[in-house]
Amino acid sequence: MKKFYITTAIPYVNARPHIGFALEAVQADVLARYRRELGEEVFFLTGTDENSLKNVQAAEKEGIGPQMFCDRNAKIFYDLKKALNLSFDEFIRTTEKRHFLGAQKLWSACRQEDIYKKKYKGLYCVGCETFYEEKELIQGKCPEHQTAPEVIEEENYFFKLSRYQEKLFKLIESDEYKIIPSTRKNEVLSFIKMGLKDFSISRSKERAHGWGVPVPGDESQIMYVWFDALANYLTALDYNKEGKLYKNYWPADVHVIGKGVIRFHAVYWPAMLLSAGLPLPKELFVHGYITSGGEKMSKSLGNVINPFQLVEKYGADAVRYFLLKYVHPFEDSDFTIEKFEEVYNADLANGLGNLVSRTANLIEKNFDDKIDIGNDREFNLEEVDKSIEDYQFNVAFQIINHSISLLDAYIDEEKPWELIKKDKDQAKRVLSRLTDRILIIAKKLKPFLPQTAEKILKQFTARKIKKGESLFPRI
RNA sequence: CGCGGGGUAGAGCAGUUGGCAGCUCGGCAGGCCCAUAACCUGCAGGUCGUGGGUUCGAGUCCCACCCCCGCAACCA
Repeated sequence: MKKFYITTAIPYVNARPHIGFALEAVQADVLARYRRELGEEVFFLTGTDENSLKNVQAAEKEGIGPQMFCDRNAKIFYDLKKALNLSFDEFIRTTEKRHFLGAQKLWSACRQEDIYKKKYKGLYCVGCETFYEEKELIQGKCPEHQTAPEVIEEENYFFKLSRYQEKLFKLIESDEYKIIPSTRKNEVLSFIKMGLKDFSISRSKERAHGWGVPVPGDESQIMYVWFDALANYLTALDYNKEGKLYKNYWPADVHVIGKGVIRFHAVYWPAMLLSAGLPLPKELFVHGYITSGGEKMSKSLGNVINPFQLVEKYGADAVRYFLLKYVHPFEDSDFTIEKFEEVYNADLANGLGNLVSRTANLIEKNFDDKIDIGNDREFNLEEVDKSIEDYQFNVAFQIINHSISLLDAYIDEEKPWELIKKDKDQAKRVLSRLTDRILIIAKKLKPFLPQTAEKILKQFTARKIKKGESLFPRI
């Protein structure tokens, strides 16, 4: 059986999940559900990145321990599963033991010559607990704390990224490691062409507050968060034991990520894998960002969109619908509640919901016996599959919505409410055809709007078709 | 000379390989009355940021410029 391993990036837990991560999770979910429908053996992974110093700092502010802080916040991310009806098979947290062991194993598996010690000197702000580049400073001072950073020197491990420059270029250019869309691929290629520098992959235990994955064989050092975070794609498969999951699913078929973390996934990650002698993932799908009212979402602007609130008010499928149809799969898109409600009414209530409603009502009122489902060969929505495979979720819905509109026109043309009085057989044929096509639409909707698809399938395959409640009540 | 994205109807957006400019909302005029005041048909509205170029043909490819917005090596 063909396997399909798909992942999302793992978000930091120091902030609540926002609509942007919901987008990523839903996109990945559609791909996972689609593959399952095809009969493939799917493993869909998500999780949380918890070894960041930011978490330690955030925990301190709240006066609780970092582990407790992570436990509490990771749960909120896990709860997206229920809220958005996600179908992930596994949820990895990077504070788990299997992750520590796996990350250390990956470190040790890297070519010895690729990891070396070097003194690092930099401008360090004690308040932020982070290094700054000279040009990031404002008049020589930390932009956050308005204090002059200290020059500190520390010995860290470095990864010989420079060694992989040409190899990476070829792998990406040839699509052996395929980056989608092509604009992102070009971006990465031009970045690689500018020259890759070795990068630091550890920090002192002291500076990390002892939080994170210890470097194997050197207790004084903690792994750089990205080194361990990227390893999650392996460690969640029990890479440390090279267990069944690992053997079955690695390499990943698709990593779904946001544009902000592209370099780590397109450059660092494959280089680390090459160094460790492991197979590379096949595809990297990079989505855009969601702006809120034309601006970047930020706490200070107070325009962060909370997916839980949306789901509570409008339902999981309505949120999924917006993310898939009105967020461009590859580019930044804007979210406003006004637009959300507009498309909810136009497409879900007036479109899909109303079509289902009027059809079911005509059948319920006029036919007690079962409606035969015809064999409609002219009506197939095969282009929808192609769109999913190309990550064009918006196009998939263009096709589906168009078909809904055609069915509405078909009803108006045939006027089944009149036919029932004149020619009941013909009325039945019309409604049978409608039922048939609605069922085909519902099947195509399964990966996108799983709850709605299920409701429609149940409704129209029941012995007695009933109108029932509205799928999407108008707002 | 750092990298990238955008500028398409009143508003918001889509336009994959160059081939009669589309969608949603809004406006106008009809139709229908099965349906969630929903549905269907038609009309009005665009010099596709500006100026050049390639081509039988450019929103789409090339060059220059103007305006907006991200990123710049721990952002989904």
